[in-house]
Amino acid sequence: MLAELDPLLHSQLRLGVMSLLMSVESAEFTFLKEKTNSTAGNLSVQLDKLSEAGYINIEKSFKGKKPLTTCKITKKGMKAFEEYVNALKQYIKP
Amino acid sequence: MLAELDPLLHSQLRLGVMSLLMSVESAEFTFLKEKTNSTAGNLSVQLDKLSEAGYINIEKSFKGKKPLTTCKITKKGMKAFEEYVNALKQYIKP
DNA sequence: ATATTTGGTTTATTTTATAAACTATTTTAT
DNA sequence: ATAAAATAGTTTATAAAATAAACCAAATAT
Repeated sequence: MLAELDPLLHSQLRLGVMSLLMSVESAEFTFLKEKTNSTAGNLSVQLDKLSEAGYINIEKSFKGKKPLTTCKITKKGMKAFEEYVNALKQYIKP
Repeated sequence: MLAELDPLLHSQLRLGVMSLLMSVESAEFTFLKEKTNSTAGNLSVQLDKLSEAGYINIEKSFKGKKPLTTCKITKKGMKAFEEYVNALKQYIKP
């Protein structure tokens, strides 16, 4: 029987965000938006979901006078990502 | 920029079906249902979508007097699966 | 004979993803 | 100085997907 895939991570945009956050200390909203090629609205929604699940931390501050949203993956998020990757390997193994 | 993930394949159930079909000559509905742990309704719908896309061939016959649905992956399906796996690697690479 | 199981399909409901519209502030151009 | 446009998002609406529930026909078991 095939393994379950964490539905929170099995979404192109959320997986992309998590993948990016796995390889950096932290990332700004605009950086994630560019790298994932998503709209601001969609990204905003999906970041909230990841945050709700405790997979990332979102910090809102200001860069000069512009709002600045900074995201960081959490321990829980890293673990979930790793588990997702392991489960996925079952599906894509040759 | 992260690659696009074929939305037809980026679904747990459809991906599971395609993954299974990649490694066998053909598979019966009931086999796929068990291996993917899906409901018949959901499987039926998703098989139709894969078939619509030309990723699989569905043959309906009878085993004795019971209906028998047999699925086979197509060339197009194999190519799509391989491309999906390649795109996905971008996301899960450490 | 009727109840249950098998092998599905169809339709309805819920959930997700995406897009569109909006807000607030800030630059940039005139 | 002021209007237009860009930045950095959020909220709400719409489209698409996944899932579940209801259904059907035939076969098997009680």
